Amino acid sequence: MFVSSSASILHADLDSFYASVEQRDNPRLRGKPVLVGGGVVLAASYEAKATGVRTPMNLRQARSLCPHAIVVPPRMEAYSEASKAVFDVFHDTTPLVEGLSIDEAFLDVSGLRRISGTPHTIASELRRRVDADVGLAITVGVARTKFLAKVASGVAKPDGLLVVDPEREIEFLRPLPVERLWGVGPKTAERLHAAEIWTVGDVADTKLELLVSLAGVAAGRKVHSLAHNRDPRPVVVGKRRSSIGSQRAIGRGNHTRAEVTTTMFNIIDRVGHRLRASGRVGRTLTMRFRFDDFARATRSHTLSEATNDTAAFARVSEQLLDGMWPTIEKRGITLIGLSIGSLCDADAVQLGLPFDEPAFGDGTALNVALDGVRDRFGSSAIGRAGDVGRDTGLSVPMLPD
DNA sequence: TCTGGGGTCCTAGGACCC
DNA sequence: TCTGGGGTCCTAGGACCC
Repeated sequence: MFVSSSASILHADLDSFYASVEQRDNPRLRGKPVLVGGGVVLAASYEAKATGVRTPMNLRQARSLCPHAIVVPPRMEAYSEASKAVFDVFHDTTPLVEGLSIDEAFLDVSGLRRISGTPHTIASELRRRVDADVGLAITVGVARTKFLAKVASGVAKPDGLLVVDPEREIEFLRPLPVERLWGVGPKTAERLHAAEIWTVGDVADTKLELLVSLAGVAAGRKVHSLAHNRDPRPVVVGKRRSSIGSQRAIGRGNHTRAEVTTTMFNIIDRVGHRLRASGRVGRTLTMRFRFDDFARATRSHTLSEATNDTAAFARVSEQLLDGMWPTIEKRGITLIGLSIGSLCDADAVQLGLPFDEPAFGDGTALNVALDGVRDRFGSSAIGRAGDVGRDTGLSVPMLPD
């Protein structure tokens, strides 16, 4: 794979996204500490963050830290609309956009030097346009790799732009705390600290075997690579969600079976609706429970056919709930969740084997087709799909691993 | 840090197949 | 006849991310 030698990956990250949208839409909130949330803080403006408020802190605690905070309920439709407008600017900048969440994306601008200028120029223009078109501040980190670009945007926040010079990457990397490495959360950080590993430089000076024993095979290898400034991950376009779910916190106390079932059906309804709205079907139903002591448990069941039928999900979830009920009665339950995984496109399933479709031009249809095949017949079937491609002279790209 | 809601990926054991 | 090796799928749990 070709990896550009210049800093040409952008990590663009909207600042305090939900709170910024609220301040944009309501002038009275500008310059003031704003908290978006219901039970907990979903987002805090920089004025509020300055007092020590963090997400997901409960609102009572946040108010005691920041007594003058203005609390507003979340308006998800407004955020999703703002997000779409920002992603329009991204797509206008380069076709190589990989969305990470509602407020964050990687952009590959390596091929644009002659058309749009240096990555620094492109990033400045991107920031200007997001401000002018959408009215929001966005921070951009620019570097040769995804990891460095992401760290750069974190350092540049708020409303900043930072380019990591390829000559000075090691210098930039080594002093960072291990927590900045992707995949190092509280648990792994604690184990690394116990082995006197505090910085990315320390990780780089540690043998792979020790890192694997501390963090596991995959995570150990990952942090080892990142610490040695090896991050070949390309910006990937067209990733799709692999599961859709919903959950509800239901407070402490004795919940009857009827109450729990009602909540569960509401959740199923939501999830089924979202599946149908996005034209997708799934096979694996996973239920999540959280008990009074905050311990968690999951139960899952895989259907023989992918579906988005609410009644089918309801039957399965009742069975899973049956099995879990004695435990729930004993321990008390505070959260119930449900997600549908192993998703694929509803159309692809209806078509059965969609190889007679000539629409393989941009790769999208092929990927959808492969998703459908993998879903119905397992990954081994992809080899046969490849054979079909060779037989028909269609080009069949390698599946990303 | 006493905890919301949306996700992703990894690990590990058992079932099952060739 | 008493037990190999490779692979996939399913399930449950854990860690992590925004």
